[in-house]
Amino acid sequence: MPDVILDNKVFYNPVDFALKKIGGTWKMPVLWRLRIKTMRYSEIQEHIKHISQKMLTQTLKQLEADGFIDKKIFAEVPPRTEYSLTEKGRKAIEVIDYLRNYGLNLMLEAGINYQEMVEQEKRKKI
Amino acid sequence: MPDVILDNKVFYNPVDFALKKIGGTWKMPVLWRLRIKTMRYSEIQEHIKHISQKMLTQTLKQLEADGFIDKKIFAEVPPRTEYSLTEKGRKAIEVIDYLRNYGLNLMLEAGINYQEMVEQEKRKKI
DNA sequence: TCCGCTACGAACTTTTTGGTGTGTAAACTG
DNA sequence: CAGTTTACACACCAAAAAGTTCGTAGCGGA
Repeated sequence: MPDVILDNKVFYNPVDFALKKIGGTWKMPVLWRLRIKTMRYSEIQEHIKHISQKMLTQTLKQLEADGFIDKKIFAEVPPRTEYSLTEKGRKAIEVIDYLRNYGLNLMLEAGINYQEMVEQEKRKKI
Repeated sequence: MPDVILDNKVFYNPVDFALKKIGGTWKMPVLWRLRIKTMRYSEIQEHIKHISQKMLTQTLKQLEADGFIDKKIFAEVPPRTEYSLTEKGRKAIEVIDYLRNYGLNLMLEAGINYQEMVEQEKRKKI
């Protein structure tokens, strides 16, 4: 299997390539929120707990550069930007959904009922 | 979305969980070779160029601990061990195959014909 | 006029991941 | 009886990824 070099990065295989694009800790979580609706920066930040500003900014920038999301800047004060999925981004959602289901199965095998945990979180807030 | 802690590790979401199990640079390449047949340590090493002994050993150990592969040790000298997929490992192959196809599509969009490159590599060796 | 608001940028530190280089058991070979 | 072979372990090192802290533009409101 040959190595592929693009943008000064080495890719060992197609999976590696895919995960350099949508992998890492934050890209999928961000894409996943945007699957429902367009969101502004601060809105995404509220939805994804733990994410730091730096990571969110970096993630959004890369996803935009790679064509997964669109960015709309409103020339207002205080500033406002809105992010939405592109067609490419919507395709990525299918992959994330697939991986998510696999992950849920693995978690069940390990005795973790994730979806039940999500339900409990919701009830706490009410 | 709640955090899950297992084996002293924090998982933010199901995808994260799945990729902690079969992600990283080498786990999928190793599983992918084993999809065809049982292989011994040195055989895997020859198939996956670039992989170091440490990484191969570590990868195999984790995959075994997580139940993706079986290890058979032959009490011989020099030592011989054989690795094969478990049922869980075979399920992972489906996921890898899915991700692989997605990666191939992304590469095509980026103007890289990976499969053609693989063909060329083969011809070189003949 | 001073403050707050939003969406960042830059510098720095920590954590995680991967790589290198060396050592070892133990039987067989010449 | 020294050399070879295989599948590792261990100690150390480099690079990549992520996290923390601080700073900033510029308008509207008190």
